[in-house]
Amino acid sequence: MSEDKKQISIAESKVMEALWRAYPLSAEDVTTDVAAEHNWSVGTVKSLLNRLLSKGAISAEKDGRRYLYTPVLSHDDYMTREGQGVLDRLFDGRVSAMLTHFSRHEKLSGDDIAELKKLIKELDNDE
Amino acid sequence: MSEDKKQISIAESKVMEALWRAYPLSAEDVTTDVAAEHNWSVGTVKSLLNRLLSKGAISAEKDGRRYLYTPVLSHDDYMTREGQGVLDRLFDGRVSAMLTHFSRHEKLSGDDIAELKKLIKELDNDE
DNA sequence: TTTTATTGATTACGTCTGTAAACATTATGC
DNA sequence: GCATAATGTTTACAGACGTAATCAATAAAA
Repeated sequence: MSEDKKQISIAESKVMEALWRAYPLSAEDVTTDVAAEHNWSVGTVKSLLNRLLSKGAISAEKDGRRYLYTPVLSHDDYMTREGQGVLDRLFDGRVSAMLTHFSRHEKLSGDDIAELKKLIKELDNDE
Repeated sequence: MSEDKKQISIAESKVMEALWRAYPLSAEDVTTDVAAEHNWSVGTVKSLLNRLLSKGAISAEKDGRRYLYTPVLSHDDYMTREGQGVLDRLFDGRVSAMLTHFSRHEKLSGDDIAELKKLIKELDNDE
C-alpha cells in the first residue's frame, strides 16, 4: 500500500474480504465468493477490482489470459486503520472511551464482559 | 430521527458536533464554530444544514427571519450507531474483538490499559 | 423610497461510490 | 475457419459527498 493510503469503500472492502479469505482469486472466483452476500454481476466485481488496483490495495498477476488478484493491504492493517479512524473521530482516539460509552448504554453483553476480563488478565500477564 | 436513519456524512457530522456543543445555533454561528477546524464558507454550512434537515437529523425553528437549528439525532446515539457500525462490519459486532485486535497490534497505551482495568472493576461493581 | 446587507433556498460542479453494461481482445468449441 | 465464450478494459449513470456560488426574499440602513 502506497503512502497516500486511499480510502477503501464499503463495496471495495467486500471484495477485499473475499481475497483475504483465500488468495489469489480470479474475478470470477471473487464474484462467486461474495455471491453469498451480494448478488453482483461479474462486471461489478471487475469494476471494484480495477478500482482497488488503482488504489494499490491489491496486485494482479497474469494467469493465462486472466488475472489472479492478491491483497496488498492486509486485513489487520485495514481493521486497525478503520478502527482507529472511528476512535479518532468519535472517541478521542481511545478505545477505552468507546468501551465506556458502550457500557453506559447497555451495549455490553455478559459474554462481552467476560471476554474483556479475560483479555485484561492476559494484558496483565504480559506485563 | 425517523426510522430510516439516513447516514450522516463526515462533513455533516462536523456540523452536528457544533450543534451538540451548544444549541440552538444559526447558520452563521455554526460557521464560526467550525472555523477552528474548517475554513468553510457560510454557503457550505447552509448546504450541510439543509441536508441534515432533509435527513431529519436536525430541526429548525424560525427566529425573526433566520432559523435556529437544533439536533434531533443525539450525540450518544450517533456514537453508538457509528461505533456499532464499525464493530459489526469488522469485529463481529463485539467490542472485545476490537480490543483484542488493538492489544495484539500494540495499539494500547499504558493509560488505555489502566482505564480499561478501572472500567472493568466498575462493571464488576455494577453486577 | 432606494440601496445595501442578511438569510434562506436553489443550483452548480468535480469526485467518489454502487452497480453494471458495452466494447475489445483472446481463447475455446464446433 | 467461424461462432461463441471468457476475460480484460472502458464507459455509463444515478446518487452521495464536499464545497460553494447564485438567486430570491426580506430586513436594515441611507
